[in-house]
Amino acid sequence: MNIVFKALNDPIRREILEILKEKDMTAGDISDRFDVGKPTISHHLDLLRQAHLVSSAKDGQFVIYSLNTTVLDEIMKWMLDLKK
Amino acid sequence: MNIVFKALNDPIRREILEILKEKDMTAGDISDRFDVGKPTISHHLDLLRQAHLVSSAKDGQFVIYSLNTTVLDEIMKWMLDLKK
DNA sequence: AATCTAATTCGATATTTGTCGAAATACTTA
DNA sequence: TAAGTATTTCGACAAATATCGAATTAGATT
Repeated sequence: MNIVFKALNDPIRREILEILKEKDMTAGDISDRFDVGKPTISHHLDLLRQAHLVSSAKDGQFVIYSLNTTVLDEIMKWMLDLKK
Repeated sequence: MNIVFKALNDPIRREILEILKEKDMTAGDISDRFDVGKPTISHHLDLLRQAHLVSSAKDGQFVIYSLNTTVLDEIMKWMLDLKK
């Protein structure tokens, strides 16, 4: 759970998730949406993947990233329990 | 929202929330539950308060902290929207 | 094979963060 | 008022983090 909170604790990473909600995208297309360099976005994507918030699939020379929201269930469960 | 994710991104701070779920507690009593120094816990409590995840009330020489879960609604809403 | 494009890894750096002990503040009690 | 208790603030430091440009890897195209 630690790594999920860590992954969510960055505005760029959260925005990446919002972008991926609309459609799967390549690393380059994601990078184009931000004002930071590609290596930085690559690093953010790596953290999101470690947290299982995104998955990646190679397609030729591209890498396509997809949103994965199942880990959010655990987080929401924790939050709901706090409200009980 | 940024500051809430930041506040939640620490195991000690999350455990403080879980402890406060059971009952309101003084800073000292909270501190006794952890292996880090009082100044450190005071700092964690300050971050939690900045995020409005806890509130504090002075009672004589004590400061009593209480859990406040309303800000979690916003977070959960954001997560649910990501799942739609 | 040589070149081009996409993406990641590497090495470095500035900033943020968690932690501590000591000092300061606020309140209580003898 | 002096001493004791609770809590926070201060100053410092080590570790973690976000970022960058350059180099590298992998695949496509000519």
